[in-house]
Amino acid sequence: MPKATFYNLKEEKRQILIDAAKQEFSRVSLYEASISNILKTAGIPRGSFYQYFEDKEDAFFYLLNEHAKERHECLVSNLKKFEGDLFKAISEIFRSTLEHSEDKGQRDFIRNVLLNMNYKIENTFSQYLSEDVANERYDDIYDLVNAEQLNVASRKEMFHVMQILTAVTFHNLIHSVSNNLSVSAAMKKYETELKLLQLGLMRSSS
Amino acid sequence: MPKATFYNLKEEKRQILIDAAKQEFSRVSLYEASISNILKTAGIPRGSFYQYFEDKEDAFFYLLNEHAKERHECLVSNLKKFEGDLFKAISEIFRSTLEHSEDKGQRDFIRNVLLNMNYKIENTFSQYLSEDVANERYDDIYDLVNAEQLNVASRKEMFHVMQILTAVTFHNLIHSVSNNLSVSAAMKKYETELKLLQLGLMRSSS
DNA sequence: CTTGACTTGTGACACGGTGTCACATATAGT
DNA sequence: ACTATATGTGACACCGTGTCACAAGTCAAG
Repeated sequence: MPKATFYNLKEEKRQILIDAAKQEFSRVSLYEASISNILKTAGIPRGSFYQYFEDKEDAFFYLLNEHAKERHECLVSNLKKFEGDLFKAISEIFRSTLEHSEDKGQRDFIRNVLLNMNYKIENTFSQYLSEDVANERYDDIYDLVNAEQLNVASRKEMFHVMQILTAVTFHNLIHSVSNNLSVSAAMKKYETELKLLQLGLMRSSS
Repeated sequence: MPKATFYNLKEEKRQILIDAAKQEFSRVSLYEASISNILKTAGIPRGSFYQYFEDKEDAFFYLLNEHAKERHECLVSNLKKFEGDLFKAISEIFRSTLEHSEDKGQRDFIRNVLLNMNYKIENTFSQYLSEDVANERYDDIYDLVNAEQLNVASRKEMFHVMQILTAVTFHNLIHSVSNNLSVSAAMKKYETELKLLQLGLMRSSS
């Protein structure tokens, strides 16, 4: 987490830092990124950076978390919009993430995040879906989902549904970006797989 | 890919290098690993390393690919053993990977690989399952799978089944390792989700 | 206003890792 | 023995990191 000094910064200066960091993390992945470049872009001395952040990761995960919050809001509002239809809501999130990742500016940041996704990064996104934490946002989602629609008997089972959807959704996002699929090609693949998920991978014994 | 000089090396010396590299990549992730440590352990001079490998990544992916080959053989033999039952076969792979990752030596390498899994690493594992490549191994798998069992009409659709299973399996592996689940707890979660996948996430309209 | 306590800014520096290169050494064919 | 080709070697230049001692601000109490 950023240090207190970071939050004490004047709005304007903080934004300059954020922009500089985002620019560097858009250029390359977290591991290739260099603090030196952020300093150069932001025009601040080396020591200052370490007043605000623990290290490179700290800055990166700050940015990522801000992003994840927005995505979470997006999911909540989609669930409302589609009256609890989890599949429609998540499919919209998928599309908007892909489209989002075509905007200049945002684009390369999300690309780099997806291409270097690991469990720590994924957790930053899906932390609001984990069951154990005393997590208000967890309830946000679960209350909104129309559970009637789902093949689950309990709240606990719904957790597994979320896990599966998370896994497949991220997998598709990453696949789309790393193979430069067009938005429509990506959607087609994703929706095919969602359909399979809904109906089941196994042939119903008839 | 390692350079020709690496393959020309005497068996014994090559093994020393491999062991040293594996040791370093077991200590920390690819990005934290240092070539210097490998040199020290293997007792070779700096210049030599660059005779054999392009860089750190090159050595890492060489090791990983060797590992992936073994896993692939394992999947093939499981498919034969279970007479084409994809779910049983993949579930066995899951278990053996987890158990494998309890052995001393292998253990930390696999742990680090899983904890730092990204699309490039995942592709190293699942390259044999991709549909487009002119890939004998692709056929290996697909011919062995009992498609009758599956809710697919074509070979093309089976690709999506594999994609989903890959996504969910890796997701569970990573989750198990990062949360230090016991093998049995991990199996329980994984099999619950496999069951859900088989039957479908959606309640059959009755 | 000034003194002192605390917070924030600064950049030179030591450290450690990387990849290269000129040179040394080995190997094999003639 | 001679030459060509492959391999071994480690000093070196380069770059990024995180720290630290010191400078500069801020602010409240006397």
